[in-house]
Amino acid sequence: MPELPEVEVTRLGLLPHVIGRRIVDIYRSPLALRDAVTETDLRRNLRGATIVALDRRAKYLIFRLNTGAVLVVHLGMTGKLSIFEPHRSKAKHDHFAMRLDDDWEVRFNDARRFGTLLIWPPEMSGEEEKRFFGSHGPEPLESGLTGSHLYNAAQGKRTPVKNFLMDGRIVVGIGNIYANEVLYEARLHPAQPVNTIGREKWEEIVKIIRAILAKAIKAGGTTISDFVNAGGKPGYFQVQLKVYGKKGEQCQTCATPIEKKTMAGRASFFCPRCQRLEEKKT
DNA sequence: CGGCGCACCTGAGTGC
DNA sequence: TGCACTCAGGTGCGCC
Repeated sequence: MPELPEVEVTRLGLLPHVIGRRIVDIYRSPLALRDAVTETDLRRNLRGATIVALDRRAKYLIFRLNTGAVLVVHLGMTGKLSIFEPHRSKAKHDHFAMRLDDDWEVRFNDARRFGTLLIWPPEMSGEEEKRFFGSHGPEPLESGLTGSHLYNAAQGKRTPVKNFLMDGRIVVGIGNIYANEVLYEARLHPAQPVNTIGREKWEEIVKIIRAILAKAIKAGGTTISDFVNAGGKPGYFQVQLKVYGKKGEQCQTCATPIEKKTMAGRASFFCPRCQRLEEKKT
């Protein structure tokens, strides 16, 4: 479910409930997630520790503890991380929970179990974090993402622009939905080879990425007041999507029916008239 | 090394 | 109502 804006909204929703709180106990279901972290490791590193910060890098949520230990949560495709008032009964697919010293609970619910939990103990958390995020590209909403960065990374490659934008080594946080939306706004065909795209076009792409993600976060922000007990479902639905999932519907610019094509195993939606493959894109 | 296909899972939706 | 089948927004691995 979550792309970067949903993860960021989750972070903002949790923040006021967890900072300064001590973790009293944890729960872990017996079912495997995409990791091999044991319940013992989780308990050993989390119980009794106080949450001092909650950060985000790419689509990972990073809980920093006063002991120096770090808990990393990735929501996968169906994961939700949310805060519950005391003594709420567990739901189906709750796989991890932290009870805080005010008896509120942070819960991780993930039907498809594509989510990830990582624990980095105090003595190695700095190194592990560096190693883990070392190959990740810049954050789309920070200064590291520039037109030049994308232009330089694209030289010598004929990768389709959609795959390129979804490649976390190039830039993090752009999933399938927003890749489709960005390319529509940029009037680029998803299969346009990246080495045919000029510097100015990359500058424009960066502006579009920022605008779309920021808008989605803002839309999600309006739902934060409903965040408690809401299963961590941020305001994803409020974002006006223009092409994603719109196969057969009229393009909002030219009324041509939106097409759907599978690229690198992922659904791609585009307007065949507004988003033409071309020799050069400047 | 780059790029692709696939595997990891459950649930929702569709067509018969 | 049920069954078979397809598809889903992420990521990392193995293989070419």
